Amino acid sequence: MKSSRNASTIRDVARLAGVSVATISRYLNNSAPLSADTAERVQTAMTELDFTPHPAARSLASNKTYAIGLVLNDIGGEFYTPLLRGIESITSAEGYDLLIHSTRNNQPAKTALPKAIKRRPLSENNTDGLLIFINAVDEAELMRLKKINFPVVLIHQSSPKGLDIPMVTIENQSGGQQVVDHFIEEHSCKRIVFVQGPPDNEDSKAREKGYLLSLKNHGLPYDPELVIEGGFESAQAYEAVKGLIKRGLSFDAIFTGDDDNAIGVIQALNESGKRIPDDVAVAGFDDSLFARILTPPLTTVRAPNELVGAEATRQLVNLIRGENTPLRTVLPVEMIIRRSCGCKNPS
Amino acid sequence: MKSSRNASTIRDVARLAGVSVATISRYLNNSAPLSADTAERVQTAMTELDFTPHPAARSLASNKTYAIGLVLNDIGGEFYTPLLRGIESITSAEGYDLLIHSTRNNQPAKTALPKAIKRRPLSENNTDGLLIFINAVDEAELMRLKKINFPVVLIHQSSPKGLDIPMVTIENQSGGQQVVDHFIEEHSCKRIVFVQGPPDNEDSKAREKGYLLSLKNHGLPYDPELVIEGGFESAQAYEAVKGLIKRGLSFDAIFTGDDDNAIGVIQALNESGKRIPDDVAVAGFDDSLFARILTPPLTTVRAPNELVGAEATRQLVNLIRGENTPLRTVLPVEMIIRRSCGCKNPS
DNA sequence: CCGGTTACTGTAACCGGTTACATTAAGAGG
DNA sequence: CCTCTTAATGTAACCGGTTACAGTAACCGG
Repeated sequence: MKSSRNASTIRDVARLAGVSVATISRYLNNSAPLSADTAERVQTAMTELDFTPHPAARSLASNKTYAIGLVLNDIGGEFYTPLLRGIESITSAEGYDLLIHSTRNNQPAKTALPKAIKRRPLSENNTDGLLIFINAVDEAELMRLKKINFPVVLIHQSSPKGLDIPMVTIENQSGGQQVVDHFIEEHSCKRIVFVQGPPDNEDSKAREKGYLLSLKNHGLPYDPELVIEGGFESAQAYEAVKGLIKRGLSFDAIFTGDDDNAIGVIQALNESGKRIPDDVAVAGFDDSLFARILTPPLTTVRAPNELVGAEATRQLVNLIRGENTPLRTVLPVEMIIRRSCGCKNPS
Repeated sequence: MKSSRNASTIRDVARLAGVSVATISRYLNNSAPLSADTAERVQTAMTELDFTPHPAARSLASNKTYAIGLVLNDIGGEFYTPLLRGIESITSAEGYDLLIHSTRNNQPAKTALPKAIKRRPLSENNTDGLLIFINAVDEAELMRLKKINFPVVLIHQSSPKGLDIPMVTIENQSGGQQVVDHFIEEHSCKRIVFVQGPPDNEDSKAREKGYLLSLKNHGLPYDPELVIEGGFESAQAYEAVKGLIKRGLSFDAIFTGDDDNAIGVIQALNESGKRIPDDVAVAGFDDSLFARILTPPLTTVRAPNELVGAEATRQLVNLIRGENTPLRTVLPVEMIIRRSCGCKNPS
């Protein structure tokens, strides 16, 4: 049944050390100077009793939770694991607990409370700060959090206008631009297709902007017909490329919004008898695990996901401590040259 | 700075509803019958004040945390995302918070407490129960948890002798057996290689057992030279297969302990001029995301990772509620036939 | 009409920490 | 030697819930 917690309390320690509970607390939190002698007696007593402060009591009294919350819309995707890893390493190193909640299941989210009591699973009630992943909470909630001045860092999502919430993302635009630059400068491509992600996806939009910029910089015309929708899903990208070919459009390169798209793109090209990279150069974005084992190995852009998680968490910890952080952090990406773009001797 | 929590408390609600705090608490927890009239006044007052019970206070008074902890040695691998997803969906549906901690970083794990106070990041102090992933905590800690009768469910790991801790895993042995059965019965293989995972990995051992069993059932001899070490890593598997070929051993099929191994295996075979599946049939285990895009597409065994997470969590919730659960749950796997085994028209 | 339930509600102690305030002792300055 | 700080520590209120215990009113069977 209920594991009756009968661990020792701060009062036990105080008694054994022959001091008051306040002294113990001060020792725990370094909140006031203690004489060397007292400190030692306290430490001895704590070790003796194997004392661990009760988090709930600490939290109740100090109005801090020593926890950080991560909110995302869905747990899935390859970027997810390294991201979480980065987050966990910092929370853990900084002595915070990490709480995770997915907002995907719109299920009424039965709470521990029987009645219909509104309860936000992760909020100022049970965390000291929130990491919010793209599209995980709506703008109204962001406003509410901002209004009560609760520490929040957004990941891969810009702050809504006027809210000025710090955010961390990657160099999507520059990454996209590099890829297209490479197509044009190294492989003399002229008609380059861009495969978009989901319509509302900020990452995809920024990559597209890089695509457009590169075209412009090189004096190449922008043909809207060459921009198709892949939704970051291989099946959709497959269909989109098929359609492109059916409509008889000519092109000599495809920059897919992400690596998943690339799978569908490659399949569609293969089935249509187009050789990669000889007839069509291909490049993706993300450097997913499978990028190197595709045939041909995929040229792509590596996103530093673990770093994103770590950096966002670091910033959140700063906010919690009352320090300042930059409003916008954009982490660098790295282009990974393999064979799908036509390069001969990739590293 | 510190977001001063000035939300309303149970006493505010009591005052507004004209009842005592005990009544509010009873309403919250359904712990005693209330008159319809009172219940309504309480509900109205709570809505009016936008009342949310303070988790820490609740936790301190009731000696429950309403949180479940997940402990793993490292955050990584493909199985991880679906597993976590399964876990999160149940914790969330049951009204629990989900806490995550990785034991990888042996760093001294600086705590919120300045002094050297032993603090287990996830324990009976801040959770109501623990999900422990393979090799995440040592046996001593498991014993300690068992001794205080703390709810624990192990994932992909058997309970140490005598402790009788419930565990959830998948049909590794039967999965392995099915693969080898298939090699022998459908493709008339006679000399089948098994590529092991890490030496202490329980999953790998069970798969190997299935391999041995199938050989035996079909009257095929067991040749220890055909069992090599891949460590669940493609590079190591690559080397191991190379070594096999160099030593001049003959074989007509390879069952790789997992899909990662399969990548290295395929590469080694390709480089040695062996055709897949004509010269050597190949099959993996896991049905990783990339299995279908390997060349040829990989025959493998699908592990129901999300289900494992969900089922383990369900059992943990049962334990927390004081109910019983089976000591050993083994979830079924499904063999996925693709081309690498030699089948012509896989579904 | 009476003792015994049963339904409902209130009072106040308690969970285990933190911290404002008070107190004492020791050192500093004149 | 006296007053003023400063260091070190104790006392007790407080954080916001839960729940043991007690009390009241209505109900029930005989």
